[in-house]
Amino acid sequence: MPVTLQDVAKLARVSTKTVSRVVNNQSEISEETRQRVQAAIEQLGYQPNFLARSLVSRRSNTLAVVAWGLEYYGGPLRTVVGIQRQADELGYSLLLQLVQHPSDMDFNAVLGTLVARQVDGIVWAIPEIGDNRMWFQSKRLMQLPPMIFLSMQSRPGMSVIAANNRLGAAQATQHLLDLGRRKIGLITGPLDWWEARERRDGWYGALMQAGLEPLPALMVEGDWSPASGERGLDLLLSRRPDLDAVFVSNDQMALGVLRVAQKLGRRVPQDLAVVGFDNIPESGFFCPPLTTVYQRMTEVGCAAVEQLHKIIQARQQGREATDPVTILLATELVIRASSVEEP
Amino acid sequence: MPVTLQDVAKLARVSTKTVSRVVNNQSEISEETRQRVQAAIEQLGYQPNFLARSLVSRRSNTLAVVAWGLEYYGGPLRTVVGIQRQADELGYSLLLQLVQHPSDMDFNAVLGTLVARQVDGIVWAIPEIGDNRMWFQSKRLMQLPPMIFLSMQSRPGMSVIAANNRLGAAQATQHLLDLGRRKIGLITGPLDWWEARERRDGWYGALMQAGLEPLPALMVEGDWSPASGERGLDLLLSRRPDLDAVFVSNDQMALGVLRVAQKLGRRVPQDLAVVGFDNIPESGFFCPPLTTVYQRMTEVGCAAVEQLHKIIQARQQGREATDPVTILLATELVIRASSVEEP
DNA sequence: TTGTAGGCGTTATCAA
DNA sequence: TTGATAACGCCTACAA
Repeated sequence: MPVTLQDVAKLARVSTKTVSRVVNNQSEISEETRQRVQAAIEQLGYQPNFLARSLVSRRSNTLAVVAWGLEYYGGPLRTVVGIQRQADELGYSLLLQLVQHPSDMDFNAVLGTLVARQVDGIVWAIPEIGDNRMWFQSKRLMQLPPMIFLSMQSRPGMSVIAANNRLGAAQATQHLLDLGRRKIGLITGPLDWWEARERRDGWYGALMQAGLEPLPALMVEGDWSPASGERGLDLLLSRRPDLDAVFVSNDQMALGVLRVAQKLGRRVPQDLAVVGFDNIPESGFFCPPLTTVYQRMTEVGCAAVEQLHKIIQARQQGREATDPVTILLATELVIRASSVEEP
Repeated sequence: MPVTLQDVAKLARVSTKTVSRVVNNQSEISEETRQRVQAAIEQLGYQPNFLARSLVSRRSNTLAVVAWGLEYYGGPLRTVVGIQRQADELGYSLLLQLVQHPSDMDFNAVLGTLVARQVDGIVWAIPEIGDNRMWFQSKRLMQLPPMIFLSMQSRPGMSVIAANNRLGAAQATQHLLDLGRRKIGLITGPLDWWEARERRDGWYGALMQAGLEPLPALMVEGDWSPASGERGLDLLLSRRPDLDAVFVSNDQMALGVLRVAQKLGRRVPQDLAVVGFDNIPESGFFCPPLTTVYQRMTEVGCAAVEQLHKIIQARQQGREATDPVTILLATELVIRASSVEEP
């Protein structure tokens, strides 16, 4: 039923190879036959079959994205958008593989499918949580298509791209310090997340550098949810009633913080300055609008595909070894009314 | 380099067909050879090649999702999550195709790619805006793999799945009526969106049914953004200072509405009851928490894949004609403090 | 400039 | 129960 090269060839009274040449814009063809073939193609509505092409050319022009947590907005979602944009640019299609749980999942099964489908490369966009990177320690990486890992600790032999979480957190904390705040609390994400630890370390470093002590009492662990932000601020204030600022590790928790502050009659930013992380679209409309750290996850996605493309090209041309890279993209502080009265 | 059926066959001293039988769990094979082949498979680490399999079986076990606006959270994102879940269930992989613009895009190019890649079915998850469905009016649909359209006007010959936007808006409005509100404003989405019109119609119908007149002055058109929600409420109040409730067509605009209300000193919900649409994760933490309409977009995604699967199976078994369906999933009102003091 | 033959890795047919 | 052999649709050598 579907039209094949053969059909076109028959209609145009040429060989399949000739049609192939026309389709692939290869030179060495007379303008006349070219026209004739083109006409036949259009008449029949011929569409080349990618599967057959991939089979013989040993390239599927497909990249896989393994991700989790799209529904939590922050990172993964914007990353996927960036990945798609760059993939389009370079002529790849995207095989999306969302997983239900970020840690205890069957990597073997997922990777098996991707390998079976002959993807040219894989973007691993699952956050590093606990030891869910252990699997890759083994040398199996060699047997897989090229992979790029997003948002994880840099490791030898693996290419990693991420936003500079630590720098971002330091920026946020420094901003609060510059405003004259001295009792700066921290609400972290779950500390088995690499990103949460990095943000904590940024806060920690900034305080140290300012000659202040990052006391444990100033720190509370949240779980990224608004509710945990509420609990977090409650706890912090009960420990340190004189708290004058808080860096919250994502915007959703910051939303909870703002709620509690209002409920308790602490004015933001006069009594309590608040800075979040992520810059989700709503954050500019919180009460008050939230100062936050913007991480360009879209660009992380783009960079991932670019890297992957380089590696794929290199491998195909026989140049086997491409050195793994680690790229940390700078973050940007978006200053709004939750930290400065007149931003 | 990669291990093929042949390699396994050679090692196990059987024919390729026999190996194929083992791999595909076909019966009619002696336990002895079966064991031998299995051993060879494991020894070599054989992985079947999906491309080759698809080529000959004329099934790629791949579904395409064409979507736009993942970054706006509301519908598309959760839909994709649902699609993925059901696709996993049924053994399909997902080819994701995000487009940059929802209306003026080159459908031909997108569909061409998908056809070339031999996808078994397509979920069209781009919102209906203006006349961006025109393309499909032509009979070309017949030449394409089975398609399901999400969130659009029901049309003959096309399968459509959506949340019941009109019902949801009516629920929201009825809720406000039940609370005794009588001057109920509306902030719509862009009216060239089908979903925006449906929500407007729901509001309209509920007011009519209550014997109230849905005056044009009660209606303002927004663009889904928080900023447009702010402008919307400003405008409504300038026209009708006695407004006592407003139904806002999405949560993001509702966020803007809440901000303006607070700025103007209108107490929510005492002076002004507010209901949104979408139930984004943050909405429970707005000030005050937002009453809103929850549309189960995840289930819409699941249903889409289920339908697609049915059609694909039918086609493959020769039963060509499967009647197009239209499915509208019920919405659910989530009552919070923006409409009721003690929810 | 064009055509022929063979192969990519798998499944299906039909005979042994 | 098994095995040759021919597809599937395309591309690449190599000839013509």
